[in-house]
Amino acid sequence: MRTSQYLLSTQKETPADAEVVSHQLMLRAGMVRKLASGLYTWLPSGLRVLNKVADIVRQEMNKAGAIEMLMPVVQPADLWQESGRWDEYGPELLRVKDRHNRDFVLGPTHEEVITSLVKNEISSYKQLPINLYQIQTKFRDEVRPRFGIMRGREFTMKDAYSFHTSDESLQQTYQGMFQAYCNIFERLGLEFRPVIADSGSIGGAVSHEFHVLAESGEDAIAFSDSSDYAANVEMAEAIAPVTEQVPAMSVKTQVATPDVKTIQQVCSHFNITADKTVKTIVVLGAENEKGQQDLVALVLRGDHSLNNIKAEKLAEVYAPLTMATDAQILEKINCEVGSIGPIGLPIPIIVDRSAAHLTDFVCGANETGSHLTGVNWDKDIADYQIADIRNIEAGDPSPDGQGTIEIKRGIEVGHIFQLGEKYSSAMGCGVLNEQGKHQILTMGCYGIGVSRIVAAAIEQNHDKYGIIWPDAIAPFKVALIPMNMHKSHRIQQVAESLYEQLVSAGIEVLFDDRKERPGVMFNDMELIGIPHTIVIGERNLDENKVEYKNRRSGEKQLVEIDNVLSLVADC
RNA sequence: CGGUGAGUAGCGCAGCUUGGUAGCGCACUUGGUUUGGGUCCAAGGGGUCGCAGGUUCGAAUCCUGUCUCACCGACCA
Repeated sequence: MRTSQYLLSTQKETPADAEVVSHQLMLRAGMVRKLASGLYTWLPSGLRVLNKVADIVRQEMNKAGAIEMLMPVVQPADLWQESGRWDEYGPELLRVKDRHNRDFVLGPTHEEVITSLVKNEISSYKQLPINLYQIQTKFRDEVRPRFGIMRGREFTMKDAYSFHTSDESLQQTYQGMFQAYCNIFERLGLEFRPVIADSGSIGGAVSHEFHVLAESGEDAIAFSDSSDYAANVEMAEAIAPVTEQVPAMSVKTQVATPDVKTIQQVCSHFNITADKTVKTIVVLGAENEKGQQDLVALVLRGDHSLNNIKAEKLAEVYAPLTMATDAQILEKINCEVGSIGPIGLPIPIIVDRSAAHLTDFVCGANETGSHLTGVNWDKDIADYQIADIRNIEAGDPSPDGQGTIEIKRGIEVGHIFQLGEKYSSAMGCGVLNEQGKHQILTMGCYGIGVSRIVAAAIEQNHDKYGIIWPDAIAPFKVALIPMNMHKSHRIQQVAESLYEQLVSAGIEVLFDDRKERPGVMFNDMELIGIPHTIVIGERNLDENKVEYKNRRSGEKQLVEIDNVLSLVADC
């Protein structure tokens, strides 16, 4: 490809609304342009990268025995009503009507369509297991699209769905996908980690996320420093402290604490650290048979934070997690927020494992402007239960018993689930089994954010000059930069000849044949992130040499013209 | 959904307080100059100042409404 005949669209200045590096560089390098919030046009060089990522995904999926197909973006509402997600899915599901006033949705995912297809097409256990996938545009009307391609509303996703007559078969395919995902991210040249995840609203039991590690990641991941353990902090189990419980020494004492409301204030008032205090959070309880809601108290150590997802899963707690209002608290407990504590509460009390490990701690007295010191479980509070309701933190013991937890940030680029029968039973998707009986199928589902991978790769691979593509997904492998070609026939000849050689060797080369100054060309090629550069200049031509430069290492070397092709081909 | 801020040329911005019909840098066009890391000089083209309404002799500027976009928040006892 010649730059003079290409749409480079590079820019010097960063558009003001680009926040993260990948977004800035994708705009500057001319990969994408924004059309509206969360909607982007892929320009030629961006599309090249996107297609490369998709190709690698496709190859590895095929290798793992999955079969490619393609489903519509627009889906009829009745499928979604059948699965129940028409009501479950919130405003993130974009609903549209056609000219006959029939309801449709823009597919944020394709469980309904595939399940309905398999229900009709597959009728015998002999046809199973089967794993079908597509690489398709998805639409999710995100609350807050941001970070450019990273969290757009329209995006490219690879989604695969497997169908089985037994859990063993599902396990097997799930393992196969787990391995295929590792292969994919390996080939893409990204630093990644599979982590244990929450299965979220899609449902199902077992689930892993694949994260590309990057500072700007939206998810926090808990790692063990001495084992393979890795889990999303949403999920990571916070185990009870492994240290011996300190024997209780004190007797509870009520202390007047006007204007002491936060844990910070409690600490400075009593001159203690937050891990000697307890905070009591009041949330709405689950509805009883009559549909009435009581309140529930969640007790955490002062320095810990509540994990909403864990709390929501408790039978006693209303989901989604909802904080009680000040008025509700005043009515039920007769005390202001800021002085609540577990002693004498008229509502169920759930205590985090770490908080339950404390002795002689400080907490609110359930009397406005008053706290208690020297409080101890069992002695002072009889009726409570213990659960894991906090976020794991750096320095905590790893839940697998090996090592200590470290927290890093990651970008979720893949997610695999064992779905079970959620969709197949709702939609009656089954086959006749060996006994000739109708059997509902069990499902797995496996997603990869193809477009997000492009952004994630940049987050992980860039410097102050621009993008540094891993070879596997670079838009071009080689940049050919002639110096002042318009003034030198010799340079033009060598450049044209090298270009031709590279092209016929099947190497993707971007030949910068613009009448530009060298600095402009260098800067553009570095911004775009082409891994290998060949510079042709008068100086070196006298010795029949050209310069090779590696984008990542910055290493330069002079190479005989005749050796350039093999050097680049071997990279 | 809540909070904050912003919409002026393709991009980055000034002008608005104190109303008088729009400017700078980059990019673009032409000519010259320069040529191993974003040359320099000159001459050009390009904007219904987000949209609608109002005040006024006169509105980018003041008022009202509306749309769009961005950032922050949705962890607090």
